[in-house]
Amino acid sequence: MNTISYVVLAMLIRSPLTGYELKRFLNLFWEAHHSQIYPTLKELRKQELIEIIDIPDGKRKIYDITPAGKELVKEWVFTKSHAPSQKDEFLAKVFTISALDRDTSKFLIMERKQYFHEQVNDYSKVLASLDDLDAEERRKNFGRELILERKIRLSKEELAWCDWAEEKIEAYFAK
Amino acid sequence: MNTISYVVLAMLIRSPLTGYELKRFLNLFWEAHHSQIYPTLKELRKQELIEIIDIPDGKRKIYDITPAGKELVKEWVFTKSHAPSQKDEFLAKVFTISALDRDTSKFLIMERKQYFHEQVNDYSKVLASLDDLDAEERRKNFGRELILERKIRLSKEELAWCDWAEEKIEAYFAK
DNA sequence: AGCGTCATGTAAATTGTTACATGATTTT
DNA sequence: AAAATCATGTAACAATTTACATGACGCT
Repeated sequence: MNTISYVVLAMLIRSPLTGYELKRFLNLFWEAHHSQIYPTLKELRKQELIEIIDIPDGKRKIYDITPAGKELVKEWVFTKSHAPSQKDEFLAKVFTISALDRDTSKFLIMERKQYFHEQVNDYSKVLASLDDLDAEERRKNFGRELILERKIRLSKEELAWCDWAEEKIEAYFAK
Repeated sequence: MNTISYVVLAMLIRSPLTGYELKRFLNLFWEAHHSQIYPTLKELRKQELIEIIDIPDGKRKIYDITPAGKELVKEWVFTKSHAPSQKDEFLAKVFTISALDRDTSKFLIMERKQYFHEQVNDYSKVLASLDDLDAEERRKNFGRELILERKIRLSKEELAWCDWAEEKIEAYFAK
């Protein structure tokens, strides 16, 4: 059991999902391609931690977590989490700003802003859509709601940093 | 040339560094172990994008970027950056909160707060230490300063989210 | 004397990405 | 009619981590 296995397992706590849907949920905080998800699901099924509860149209397989899977998740929750890991190419570029010019630096920040504006828009829509759910569904989505709110807050903070950085850059190249 | 190679190259724009120091700079925004850094440095040297300018005590090798390396960095800056990637095990655990109890949920958040408190403390000290540098050194560290400020801001936002989440969790389990 | 940090490197094992494959359904 | 999205899966390749190896230096 590696970390991705636990993460996949955790996604099925909220409700049964297809591999495709599961990937979308998990991509909120964990980067993984479908070519990693499907073999992981296969393996988890082999270990009887998840099961296929339906194949509605011959292709889509709906997975659900088994009681054994739920047990494992509850144990995993108490293990020390790995520190969040990040890889951010943009920041490596920012590191080189003292060797760049004003326009290149501002171009970098502009692109960054665009990216996080989209993030805020996209995830705000998803979060807003939770309001349409009935009380029970809403309750099931509580963890997801917390994570979505975090994503939006952090994206807004990234935007705030961009604004601050723009001014700093302006001052840096003015001198 | 993969992304880690560019990231390593970028670190040497500010000043010459040993592999060990370089890793510490880069870990601000890019997770990589020393077992990945040293072979990368070896390969970049083979391609004459970096060079060893000193071995002060027989073991530490001080690397500097070559003019060819600088050229490459300047080209790379204009390429479209990969979206920042993250892997955050804690958030997978938060996803399962609807299947946990109040105390377990609050314990998770508490641990998270501890982590980001440390981050804020550690990086604030590093940022503050930049004040002691002379004007020229300060200028060279401009990119680093921007990145440190971002790290601190985002860590504080993580803490703010934790506070918000704690209240939400309280309300969730009160019902 | 033991621990933590500094410091560099390689090899084996694991993880993750890109490319290959296929096909339905929906939107423009 | 073409493009995008939904949908699943495998194979080859590349990146990354863990373990193996070694040793200095400063602190308690």
